[in-house]
Amino acid sequence: MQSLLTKLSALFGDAFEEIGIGSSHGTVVVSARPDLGQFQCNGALAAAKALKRNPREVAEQMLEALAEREIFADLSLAGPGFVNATLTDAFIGEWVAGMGRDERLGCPLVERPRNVVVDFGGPNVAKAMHVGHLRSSIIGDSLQRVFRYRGDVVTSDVHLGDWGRQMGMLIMELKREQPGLPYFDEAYTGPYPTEPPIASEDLEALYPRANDRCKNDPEAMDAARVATMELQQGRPGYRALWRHFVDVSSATLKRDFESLGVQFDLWLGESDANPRIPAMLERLEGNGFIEEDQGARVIKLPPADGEKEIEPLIVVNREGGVMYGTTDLATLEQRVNDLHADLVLYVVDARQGRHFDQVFRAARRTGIAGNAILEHVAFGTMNGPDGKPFKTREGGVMKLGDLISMATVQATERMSEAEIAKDYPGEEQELIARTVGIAAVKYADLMNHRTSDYIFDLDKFTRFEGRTGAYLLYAAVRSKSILRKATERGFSPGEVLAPGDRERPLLLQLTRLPDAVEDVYEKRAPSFLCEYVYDLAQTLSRFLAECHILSESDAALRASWLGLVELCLRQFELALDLLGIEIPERM
RNA sequence: GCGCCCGUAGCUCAGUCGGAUAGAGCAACAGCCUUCUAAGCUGUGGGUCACUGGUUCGAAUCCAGUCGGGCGUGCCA
Repeated sequence: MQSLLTKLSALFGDAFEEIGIGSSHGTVVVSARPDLGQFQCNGALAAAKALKRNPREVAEQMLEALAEREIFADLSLAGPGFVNATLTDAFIGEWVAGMGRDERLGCPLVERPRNVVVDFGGPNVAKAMHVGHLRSSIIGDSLQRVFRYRGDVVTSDVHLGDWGRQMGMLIMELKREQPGLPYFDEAYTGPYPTEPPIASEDLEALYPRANDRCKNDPEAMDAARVATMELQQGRPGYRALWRHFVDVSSATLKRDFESLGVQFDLWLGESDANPRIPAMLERLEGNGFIEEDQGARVIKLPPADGEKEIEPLIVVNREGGVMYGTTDLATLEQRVNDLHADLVLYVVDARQGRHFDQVFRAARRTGIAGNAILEHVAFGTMNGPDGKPFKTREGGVMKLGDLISMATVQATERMSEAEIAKDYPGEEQELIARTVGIAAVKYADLMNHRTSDYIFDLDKFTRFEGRTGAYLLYAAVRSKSILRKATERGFSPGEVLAPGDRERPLLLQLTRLPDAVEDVYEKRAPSFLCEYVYDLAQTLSRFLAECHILSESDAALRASWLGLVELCLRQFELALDLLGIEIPERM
């Protein structure tokens, strides 16, 4: 099944084609002037401009050539050449009923599935996952769900930051604090302990100390750099210690991702590309792509058509260590060769734009990218209520786990104020509060267009009025509740009938889901689905305020209304699932 | 210096490959619970779309410049 707008656009496109004008002018959109029609087509204006003709004449001709006129209750020309269209209620009813019969609710699959890799630019080992990692997790997760739903073959990779200089910094810091450990003894030949020398919380505390020291002490930084290089080249003690760091850290990260409901197909890291690096560098050297520049080995990036000048990508630094760009190239090589990636999405902070520009150009120039399309799915910064990068009241970064607890606490408070769910068992209340809290945080993040910075204001997100996650869950849960009560009374949902004035807005709203999913897919921006699902919730709430379903005596009408509610619920379930948001049974 | 992003209602933001009267949430004000969850619904007020010029039948949207803000700028990731 195709979307209604696609169908209408094709219809108008054919009419333009019929009169010798490109079908692309047939694009139909939801009307900006609902008083004049439900849909509009502005193609005649653009076409007339290109052809230097009178737009009204073009529009008139096009309308004469239009097929399937019987589905329109009104077709009219307005202003300089706008075409306004209103569908018959019979057609709208039949269309929505058709969506209901479709398992996919009218959302088409892609024609040619692609192999898509989603790179989450994962959190760094040894750093607790904090609110700054929310965006890539939440946006990337929604994107992987949407791409999969459209029929692509998706491989998501958390892609841990487990290989950079921070590892060398940690190794040296631990050496300073516990020099007696065997990992630092080059003469040590025995097996290394299986138990990690450091617990997760200690590791998290170690990193800031290491970071501070290296920032203020160039010698410490040099030592870290050397240690990093030695780690990369395989020094056994460092490798063993590094393994502990990764394992200890991963356990915490896995727990955090699980509580967010985010899953990955691959739990790889930068280190996994390491084995491929020597051969890759050798080949690139052999092909003449690598040059010496101020002691480093670099790939120069001469601008192609329309590109700006950009600095070369450093692949080997003057200590002989590899950089994260090198790692990215090797990782990409693996994704292209082994996963046959057609499209690679890097869901990473916008501030790394220049880095990806360099890596992508290097990958294309050297042929590593093959035919794969590389995209930096950039997102903006999350700021605190003061407009500056988000910090806790104490000035530190807030851990993800603490954030979820706070959201849960606020949800609990709000529920008790409103006397919501007060008769439910305590356990269920807790579960609802947690679900609502996480939904509040996720929706607040996803509803902003990904490229814009946004202000993280937990009080606002958990206020639960207006455009919030809780409002959506509330609407979804209400529809569940109505359907449940209907069943108790022996009523069941029936075929959706042609709408009257009360139902029409809801039916028209329901037709738009496939376009919202398509927008998310094409623009890699979940905010379009957020907007859709909010509009649906609001339209449904209005409908429910006007039409009292269970007290309706006309059985056919009641069944149709229940059919509508059921379809709304299925749309909520699909849309919220694609956003990674869970719906409670009741609340 | 150079590069990227941004400036829309009191606040937070949509809308930007040109289209009709610039939208939403919050906040403010006025209504609606003996009926399926009032975390809801209805209504009112609120705008030099940073500024200046240009292209166009038509500009928040495109182009040039100005002002203001954020971010990034070779050996971290």
